[in-house]
Amino acid sequence: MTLAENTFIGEYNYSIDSKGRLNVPSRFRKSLSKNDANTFVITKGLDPCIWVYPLTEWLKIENNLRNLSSVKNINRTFVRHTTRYASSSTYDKQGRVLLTPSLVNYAKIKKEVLIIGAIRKIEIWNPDKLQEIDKQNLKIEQDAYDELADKITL
Amino acid sequence: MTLAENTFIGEYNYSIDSKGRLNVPSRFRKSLSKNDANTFVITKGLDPCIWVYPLTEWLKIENNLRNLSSVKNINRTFVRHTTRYASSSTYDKQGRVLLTPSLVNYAKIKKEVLIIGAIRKIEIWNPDKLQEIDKQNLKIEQDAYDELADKITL
DNA sequence: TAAGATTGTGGGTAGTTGTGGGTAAAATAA
DNA sequence: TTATTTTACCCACAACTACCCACAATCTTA
Repeated sequence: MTLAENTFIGEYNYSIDSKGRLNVPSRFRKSLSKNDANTFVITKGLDPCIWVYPLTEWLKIENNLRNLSSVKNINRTFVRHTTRYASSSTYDKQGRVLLTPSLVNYAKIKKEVLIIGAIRKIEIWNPDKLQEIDKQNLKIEQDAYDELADKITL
Repeated sequence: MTLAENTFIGEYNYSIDSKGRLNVPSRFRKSLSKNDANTFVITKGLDPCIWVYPLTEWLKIENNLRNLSSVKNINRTFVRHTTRYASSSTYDKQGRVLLTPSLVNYAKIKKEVLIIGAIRKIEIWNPDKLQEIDKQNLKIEQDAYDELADKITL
């Protein structure tokens, strides 16, 4: 099976070890391009989860940020918010990346995690948290969901 | 490690020692180009924080300033404010730079600092001060923020 | 089916990193 | 010049990180 490069789908139940390391599913690692140099950029998600980008995907974001002039106040705020929680991590010989305690804490992750492929990035969730958030969202945003249906053909 | 040179992301809780020295995170030092010669230019931020540029990035700024005509009043003010607080500092064998008391005072920094990678530069904050400023900014400019977030695909 | 390779998880260890402080060289002031 | 302050280099050490080896469970392949 061959998917496009740096494209992630599927979900995996993995666990974080005592040193804060998380194995990146083998399928995901294989999908990386050569330019990614076995490196991910790990950061805070907009939901209470952790986002993991392949390096080259992150570099696209960096380039957008680089062109925002710091003379504008809102640009400074935006750049700061986007970068401060991010850190790059090359996975070890076993295929694991290191998660920082602050991100683990933000996502309310204990030991068991749900790893989800979200096309351009990977999401790491506390399974219980995701279920909770999912319920809320569908209840609140049914209208917006219907609107999306017009744009995307399933 | 991020592949692009002179690009900074992530945040670090460090402290200033009794001699006014601040360790530059190892990751940031590694990201410097050879031309930077272990040298940073340290100056006042537009927010109440300290900005730290790699030497080569600062030289680009100098070039931009060079092209601002001194006929316009706002240009003179801008150039003056950007340059008067700047000074270069090579880090010592332990990777520390010396912060001047006037800058430390400007940023209301005591001992604990938050070091933030903001792509082209490094920001040094009093953690409490940042939290305060952050709240203000988002309250005032939420719309502008959302607009930016819409343009840059995360 | 059986052998081999791959994968997720655990843990030991050597090297790196952040921080503190002593001391000599350099800069500044008297 | 001499005296005083400032700066940079050196050593030290605890905490952290990256690398290595190990092993059981699963998947692949002949």
